[in-house]
Amino acid sequence: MRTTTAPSAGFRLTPQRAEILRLLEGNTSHPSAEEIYRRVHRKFPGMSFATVYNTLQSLLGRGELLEIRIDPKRSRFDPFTPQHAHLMCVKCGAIADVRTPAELKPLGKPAGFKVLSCNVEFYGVCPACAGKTATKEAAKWQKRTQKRTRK
Amino acid sequence: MRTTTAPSAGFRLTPQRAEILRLLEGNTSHPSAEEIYRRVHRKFPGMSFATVYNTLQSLLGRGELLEIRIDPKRSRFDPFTPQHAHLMCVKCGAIADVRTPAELKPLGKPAGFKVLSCNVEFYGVCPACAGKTATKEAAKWQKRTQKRTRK
DNA sequence: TCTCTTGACAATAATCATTATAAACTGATA
DNA sequence: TATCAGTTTATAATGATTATTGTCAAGAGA
Repeated sequence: MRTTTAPSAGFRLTPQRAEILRLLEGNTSHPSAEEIYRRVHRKFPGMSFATVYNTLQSLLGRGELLEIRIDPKRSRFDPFTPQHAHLMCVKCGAIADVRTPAELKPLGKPAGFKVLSCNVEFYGVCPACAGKTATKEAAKWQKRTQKRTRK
Repeated sequence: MRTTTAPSAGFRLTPQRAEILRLLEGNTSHPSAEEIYRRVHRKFPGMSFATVYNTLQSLLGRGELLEIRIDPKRSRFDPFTPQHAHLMCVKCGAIADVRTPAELKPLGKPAGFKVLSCNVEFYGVCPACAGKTATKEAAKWQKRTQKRTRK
């Protein structure tokens, strides 16, 4: 996910897809398929769920999108594709991007097992959900998480 | 999961449950609910799927079992409860226990976000699935993974 | 232009893991 | 014996995702 201009080559940029791409562009809220559907559906009321899943599949296949499964309930999607970890609030489901100290290697790995990739997921409670106290941090966090742009 | 003798206190050790516990005891294969059902069902043909899920829920609630979601298709269960990471073969679905160098802390975490837990998952290809070459390691790995006991 | 091919679309239907519901059962205890 | 919590089976429901089908539009040749 870097561009809204046609990726071409077997990928036809239809109006529906353009809208999905626009929604995803720089989006840090890690939306689920359902959230994407809801938002795009407002502009294209005729659009079906299948179109969302198809488009997401296309993007995943082209490496322009990450599917993250930190949320036990459903897949969430992240247009920010460089390797990074995630942190999810177990109360409201908000997900933030985080990093890990260094590249991880498994210890005690069986000989001959070739490691291809690694997922790191943190769970916790975001400021907004930690009682009604930390109101200032909470607001900042919510804005950063529930909203769109990542510069 | 440390014992087959009654955990008591709101946990009734019925024959079905005893059988599930016996199957889980020291099991390193990280079985899914369906696998547990299949195996236990051989001994108790009348047993329903709900009983498996109920029992697993009980054990999870008592902290005697871990639910791991490294497998995108279904939950897998691990009676080895101390903190550790997992490594899954993307081809055959086998899962091994591994460790990570040190305790992880997220970098770039939003202020005020309290971290509660962490999951680390590795994906790769096990020796048995990496071509038909590494036969010796493969056999060892398969025995270690597909079979039961952890001493 | 005409036709062919290739995605894409909407509309369903199908799958599949998991959860929920309801009713019957069991054993311990009052 | 009556009660009661916890368990069980049977069954239905949920909910995310995938598959299927028929239609359509755009570009590539002929």
